[in-house]
Amino acid sequence: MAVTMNDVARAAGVSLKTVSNVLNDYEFIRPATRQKVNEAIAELGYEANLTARSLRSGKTRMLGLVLSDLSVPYYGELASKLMKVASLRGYRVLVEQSDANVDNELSALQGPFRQLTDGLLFTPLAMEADAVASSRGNKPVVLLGEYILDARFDLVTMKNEEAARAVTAHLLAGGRRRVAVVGAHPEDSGGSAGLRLSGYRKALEDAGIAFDPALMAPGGWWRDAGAAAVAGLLDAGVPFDAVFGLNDTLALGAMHELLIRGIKVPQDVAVAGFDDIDEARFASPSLTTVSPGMDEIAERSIGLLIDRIEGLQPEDDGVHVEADFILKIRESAP
Amino acid sequence: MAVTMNDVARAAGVSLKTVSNVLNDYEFIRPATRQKVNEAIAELGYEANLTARSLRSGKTRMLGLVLSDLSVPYYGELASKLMKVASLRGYRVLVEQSDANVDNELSALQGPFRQLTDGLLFTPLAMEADAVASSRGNKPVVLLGEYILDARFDLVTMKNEEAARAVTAHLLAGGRRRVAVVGAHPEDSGGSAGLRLSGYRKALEDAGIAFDPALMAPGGWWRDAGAAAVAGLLDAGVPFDAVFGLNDTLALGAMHELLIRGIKVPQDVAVAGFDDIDEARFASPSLTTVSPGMDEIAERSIGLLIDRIEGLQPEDDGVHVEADFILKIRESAP
DNA sequence: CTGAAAGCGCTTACAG
DNA sequence: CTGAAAGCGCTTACAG
Repeated sequence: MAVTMNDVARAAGVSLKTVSNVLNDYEFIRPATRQKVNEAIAELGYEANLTARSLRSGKTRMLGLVLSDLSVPYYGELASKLMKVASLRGYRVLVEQSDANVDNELSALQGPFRQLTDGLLFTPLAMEADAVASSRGNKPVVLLGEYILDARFDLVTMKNEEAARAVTAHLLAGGRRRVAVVGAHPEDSGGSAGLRLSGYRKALEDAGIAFDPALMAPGGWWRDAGAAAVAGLLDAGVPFDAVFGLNDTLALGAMHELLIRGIKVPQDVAVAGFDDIDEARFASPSLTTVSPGMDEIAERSIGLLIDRIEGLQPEDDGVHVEADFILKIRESAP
Repeated sequence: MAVTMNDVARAAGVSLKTVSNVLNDYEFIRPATRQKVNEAIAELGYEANLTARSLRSGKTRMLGLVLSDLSVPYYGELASKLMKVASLRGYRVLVEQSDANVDNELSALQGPFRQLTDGLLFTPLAMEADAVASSRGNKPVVLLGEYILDARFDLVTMKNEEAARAVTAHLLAGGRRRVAVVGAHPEDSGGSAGLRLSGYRKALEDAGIAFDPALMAPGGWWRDAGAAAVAGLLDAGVPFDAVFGLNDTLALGAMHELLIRGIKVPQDVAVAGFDDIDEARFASPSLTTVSPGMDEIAERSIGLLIDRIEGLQPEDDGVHVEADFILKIRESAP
C-alpha cells in the first residue's frame, strides 16, 4: 500500500490535521512542527493522493481544453503552449477533440469531461452562442477564438482585422499596388476569414486604392488552395504584384506556385501570410507574416480561467481580451 | 449538490449496492430491478462521480502519454490518433510534454502524473533503458519508438529499416542509379536515422549498386536542411537522379530547392520521403513516401496498454510490435 | 439476486 | 497553533 497522511502523522507524532496544514502551506505552524512533519514526509517518501484530495475538495487542478483536432498544426502549437503556461500555475491540461462537431462540443461542455476539470478553455467551432450559454454549466468557461463575441462570455482572441490591415499596409508601403487576396469569400464576415478580409480592404482604403474583386481568390485554407488561386489568377491574365494569403499555409502554397512558374519572390511578386507557423520561418524565401500573439493568448486565457476558478476575478460581465500582434517582416516581402 | 447514488437508490426503492450493480453491468440483476434503477437515474439526471469511483477502485480510466512536444507535427498527429483509439475503449489520454529532457521524462515516470493514469505510453527520447526500467513503477508502461529495444519492455514501433529499403528500391526500380540520401550521418546506428540509412544501403546492395558516400548529405531533420543538402550537392557538382529524404520535411525542402533551380521533379530528379505527414499529400508535385503505419501503431499500443491494465495480457516478457508500412507512390517518384 | 457495513485518503468545519 | 470527528461518493468483500 502507498504511504498515507496517517502514516506521516504517526511518524511525526502529530495529528492528521497538522500534516494537512503543512501540506497546504497553512500560515500558523510552529517551525519545529513543520520540520518534524517534513522530515517524516521525506523519510517515508509520502506523496499526496490526488484523487482523495479531489474528492474531498471538489477541485481537480485540471483545465479542460476543447479544440477540433491536435493534428491541425495551429492547435498542436496552441495546446503545447497552454500546457506549459498552465503548468507554471500548478494546473494540468486535459484535451478533448471535438472534430468541429456540434454533438462532440456539447458533450465536452456537459458530459463527464466537466467533472474531471475545474474549468474549460473552449474553441467554439460548431455551436451557436445561445447553445453554449445554456449548456456551459456552473464552472468557468473561457472561449478561445473569434466566432462568438458576446458579453456573457469570457473571450480571448487575436486582432484579426487590425493585423490583416497592418500586413496589407506593409505590402502597399513597399510600393505594391495590386495585392491579390487568397482564401476569402466576399460574403465572409464574422469569422477569421471575414475579419482578415475586412482588414485588407481597410488598408486599401487607407492608401486610396480601389478594391478590385478580380484580385480576390476564394478557396479553402490549405496549401493546394493557395497554389490553385495563384494559378487561376495567372492563367486568367489578372495582373498583380503581391499576394496576401489569409493564413500562412495559403501563402506558402501561393509562393510555391509562383516560384515553379519562374516568377521571382519578392522581386516580381511579394507574398505575405498570417499566423506565423513554424513553417513560415523555414520557407525559402522566408515568409513575411503576422504573428497573432499566441504566447499572449495562452497566458491571458490560462490566467483568466484560473482567476475565475480561484475566485480572483470579480463576477462581472465577460472579460474580452485581444492579443497584440507582431508584424514579422521576412524575405518574401521585405 | 449533485445527485448521488444514494438519491437514486432511494428513488428506486433499492439499496446502494443494487444501483452500483446496475451501473457496473453486473450480470445477475432482475430485469425489473434494472429498469426501476435506470428510470430513477434518468429521472434524477444522475451522473456517476468519477473521482469517487477512482478513489475507491484505484483506477482512473486515463492513459498517460509522454512525448516531447505537441507542436511537433508528427506528435500532434500521433496524439490525436491515440486519443481517438483510446476513447473507443472508454479511456481518456492525458498528455505530458517532456521536451526530450531527462528530468522531465523521469518525473513523468515517477511523479504525480502516474497517480492520475492507469498506464503510460512513453516515448523515451532522453532516458537510457536501465533508468526507465528502474523507475517505471508498478503500473504498465508501453514504449513508443525505436530507441530502446529490450526484452524487459513492451514496445510498439515502425519498420524503419524495411520501409526505407522499400522506398529506395522503388526509386531504383524506376531506373534511378544515383540516389542522394539526405539527413543521415555515417555514424548513426540505432535511432530512426541509422535504421533508415541502413535500409537505404541494403536496397542499393540488393540492386548491386555501390554505396557512394558523396551522395550522403547529413543535417538536421528540417525543411531548410533538405534544401541546403540539395544546394550543396548541386554546387559541388555531384551528379544524382533521385533524392531520398529520411523524413518528409527534409524531402520537401529538397524538392523545393530543386524546383526553384529549374530542375524538374520527377523528370530530372525523383524525390521520396518518409512519414507520410499531411503536407506530403498536398505538396506539388505530391510526395512519394512511406507511411509508417501510424494507425496501426496507435491501435496496437493502446490495445496492448489497456490489456496490461485490465490484466488481459499474460505477464510474460515484453511484447514487441512493428507496424506494417505502406509505400505511397505519388507524383514526385511515380 | 440484493442488503448493510466498511473504507479508499484526503479536507473541512468545529473546538479548544 | 493543534486535535478529534465527520464526510466527499463511490466500490468491495461479506452475508444471506
